[in-house]
Amino acid sequence: MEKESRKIMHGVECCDIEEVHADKVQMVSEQMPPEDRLYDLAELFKAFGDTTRIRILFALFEAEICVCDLAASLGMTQSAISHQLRLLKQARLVSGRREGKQIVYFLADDHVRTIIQQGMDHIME
Amino acid sequence: MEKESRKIMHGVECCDIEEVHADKVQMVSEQMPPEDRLYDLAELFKAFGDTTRIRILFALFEAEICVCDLAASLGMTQSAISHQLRLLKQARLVSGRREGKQIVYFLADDHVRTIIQQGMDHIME
DNA sequence: CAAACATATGAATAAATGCTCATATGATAA
DNA sequence: TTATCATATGAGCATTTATTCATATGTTTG
Repeated sequence: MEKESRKIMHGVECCDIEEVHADKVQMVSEQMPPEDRLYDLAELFKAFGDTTRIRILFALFEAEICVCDLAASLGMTQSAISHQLRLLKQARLVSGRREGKQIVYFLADDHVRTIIQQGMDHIME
Repeated sequence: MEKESRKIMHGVECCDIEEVHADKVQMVSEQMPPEDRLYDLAELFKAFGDTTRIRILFALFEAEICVCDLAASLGMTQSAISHQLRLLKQARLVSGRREGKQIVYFLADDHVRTIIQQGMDHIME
């Protein structure tokens, strides 16, 4: 996922109506959340922005599942699943606990279901 | 944003417990939404997965704004904003209407606010 | 009409991403 | 302990992505 350290934007050359709509420009910058919050938000949604990760999350809607069964369920390699689980853990969307030889993954909290449900509502119009 | 036409996965070599947890594997595939729905969902969340687009959405929380004012507000070029607006339109998160020389953008519906609010709740723990 | 303005878009580029392969880590079983 | 199993991870590659620059489209004004 993007590291988002893109070089700071320059060249704010634009049309001449800045003064006309200065009120809006002002209001926007007043209400804009701080940079690190915006960054965290974007990172969170990036975690949902891939079909493999979405499938993993749907799988975990049903049950707690080990890496190996996830790989089998989704028809992908253990390595691919494991890499994606790392990203989902970083976004705190899933957690895992060891059970003997295996590590069982589960949804970290209820926001995951809510966000996906809202997304579903949106694409279903 | 990813075209997501990645070659179909192969090599389902995995551990030997597939049979052990066959019930889970089965349940997962029964409940998994169809491929095109998963794709649309991932594409939707990708649209939220970039700080520039998140900033545009926050800006539009406050008011309907033309491209030029958006560029001024965010300190970015008109071109960069316009490219991102195209993606947001494709995801049906924003719409625009012409008003004289300008095109004024606004949030397409209320899911946008809800989804971002849920995301905020999640990162705020 | 032409000139000026606001927005859109194509090409190019640097950076990020997802998968594969090989290998490492860490737990259990013999 | 050593062997085996389940998971994690680093490197490499092909693809995707966000921005810039230059230019095109479309509207209004003179």
